[in-house]
Amino acid sequence: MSKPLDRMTLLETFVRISERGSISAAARDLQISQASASRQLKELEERFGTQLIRRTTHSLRLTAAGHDLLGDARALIANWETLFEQHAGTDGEIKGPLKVVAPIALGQLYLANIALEFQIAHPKVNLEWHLEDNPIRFAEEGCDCWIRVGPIPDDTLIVRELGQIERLVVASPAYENAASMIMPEEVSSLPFVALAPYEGGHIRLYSDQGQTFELKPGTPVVTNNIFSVRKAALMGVGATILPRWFVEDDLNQGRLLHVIPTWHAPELRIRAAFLPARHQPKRLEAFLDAITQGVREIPGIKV
Amino acid sequence: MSKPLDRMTLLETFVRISERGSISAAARDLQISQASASRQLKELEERFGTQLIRRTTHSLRLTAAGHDLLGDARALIANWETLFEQHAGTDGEIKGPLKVVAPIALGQLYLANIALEFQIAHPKVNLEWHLEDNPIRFAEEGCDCWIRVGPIPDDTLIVRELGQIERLVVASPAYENAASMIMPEEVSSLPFVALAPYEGGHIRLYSDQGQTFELKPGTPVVTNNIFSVRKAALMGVGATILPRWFVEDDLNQGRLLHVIPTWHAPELRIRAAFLPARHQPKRLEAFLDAITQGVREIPGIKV
DNA sequence: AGCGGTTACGAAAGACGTAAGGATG
DNA sequence: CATCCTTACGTCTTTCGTAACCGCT
Repeated sequence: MSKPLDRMTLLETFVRISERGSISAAARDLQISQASASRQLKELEERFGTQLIRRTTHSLRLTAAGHDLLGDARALIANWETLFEQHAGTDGEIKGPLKVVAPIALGQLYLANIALEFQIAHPKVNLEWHLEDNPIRFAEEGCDCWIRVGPIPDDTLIVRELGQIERLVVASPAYENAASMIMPEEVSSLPFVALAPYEGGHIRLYSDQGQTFELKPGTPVVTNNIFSVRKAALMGVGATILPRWFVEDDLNQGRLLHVIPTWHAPELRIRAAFLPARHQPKRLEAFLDAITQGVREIPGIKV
Repeated sequence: MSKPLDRMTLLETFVRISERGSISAAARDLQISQASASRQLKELEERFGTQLIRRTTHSLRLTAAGHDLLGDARALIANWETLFEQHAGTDGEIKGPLKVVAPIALGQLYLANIALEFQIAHPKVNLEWHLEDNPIRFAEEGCDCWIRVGPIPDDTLIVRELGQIERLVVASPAYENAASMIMPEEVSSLPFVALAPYEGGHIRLYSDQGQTFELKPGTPVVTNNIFSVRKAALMGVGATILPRWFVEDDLNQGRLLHVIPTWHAPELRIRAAFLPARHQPKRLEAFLDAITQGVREIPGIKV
């Protein structure tokens, strides 16, 4: 007499269709006939009174409304799954898919270890490990956890502070006078390699005693790739600012010099973000614990 | 071959049964046969593999599992409703039920105006206005917005700061020397009336210049009721600390004196709390706007 | 006895898959 | 013309209400 057809299922089908870009592919995934998938999408559109996906016979495209819905639908489905995990008399086992997005360099060099050890400790977790420095569309992409250095430009997310990243002024030992530098003014004489998102025209430095100094170096090279910054520094293109975790080895091996060691650039904040909800899935809680713990062991990251 | 019966409906029925304490009453509410309601509850229990409600033929009682589920179920249902409101091609009208819990005294004297004007401005909103000073079980009670002075002891909620409540030392003009008091030491000579949750054995006072003073008065009366504190102060039982909004009239009318006016007790924080979610219902967004705005107009509340 | 919850049964509604039809690259 | 979405149709599942049954107060 009213409206059967599970609402949550309707959303799940819609999400699957959106991400596969095809009704038939989604139907195959969901083990239903392609006619069923088509009908479910239609039904959802009727209930919302809006077209969600524009079909052009051989290609699908989300409408604006569909686009908007996608993130919310994913979040709601995740909420249901968490609720079910929490209340269905399960054995509290940690399992299921977990999509994590992390910064590229830190992800490669340090976080991957943490994440992979986590996966080994919880073999039933299906880890999807994406490295990406740029902002993402968290909910739309079906992400579970986003680790980022710098701001989280999405106010629909919950943000957890993980630590502060110490950053040093470094330069190639080829700069013979660099080793003896003590005051930031002296650094101004060196050419500078800038990492695009963090350093603009001027760079503020802080001393251990809390003094500040505005550095306005020439920047012959600007790049958004931290590996290139390091390479440039190693090759002696100029001085630069890099996180301690990234240059710790270079400093120990003498490939780079820590210039004006009593001064440093502002710390960057590393954070984890995830969807707002009353409870997070167990696998996410566990992963956040592992990351929070693991980050403490990275050189130059303080809580 | 599959399992229809809308999951969300199952939860809705469960919540309705829980709050009515009766399957037949819930069935009436939901316009389904009582047999249906009974079956749906059974179905939900089977899916979760747990008994949620213990039936003793003539009375229902939530099991522990049922109790736990109730809050989460309510939150999930609210999420669905918000999603539907946002994406169903509605006209963006502000309507629907809105349950607000607010502190008793502030709620009576100031917030009621704000809330009632809000309701008049949005007649389709069904406002449920509860005044309660003690902590509540937010989600279990089906609350939408909790306004509280002091901490929000529920870390599953999102908290928004609304302002700081200025508090003054006041006393009856019957204390003839009170009017001339300037330094907190002098106040120690007066008996003190304490408001239970906020003032313990000692009270820290701050001067406008940032000095602090630890007041350790005798407290012949301790009460948890702010109206009684005021009454006691008016009757000359002793000095006390009260929020400016509560005594503004008394001060203007000369019924109370503002003692040592360059000193004050620590501000209390007033906050609004609500369920975590990607989006809040329009009626809640609008209500929060109204409250945030309205609170600014209350004497002695600063952002 | 009366009220409330559960279970059985027949009827009605709805969702599924198959298959045919239509549009596009 | 091959692919993919939509629609029509017949079947089967599922859910509903009615009603009988059972247990408390």
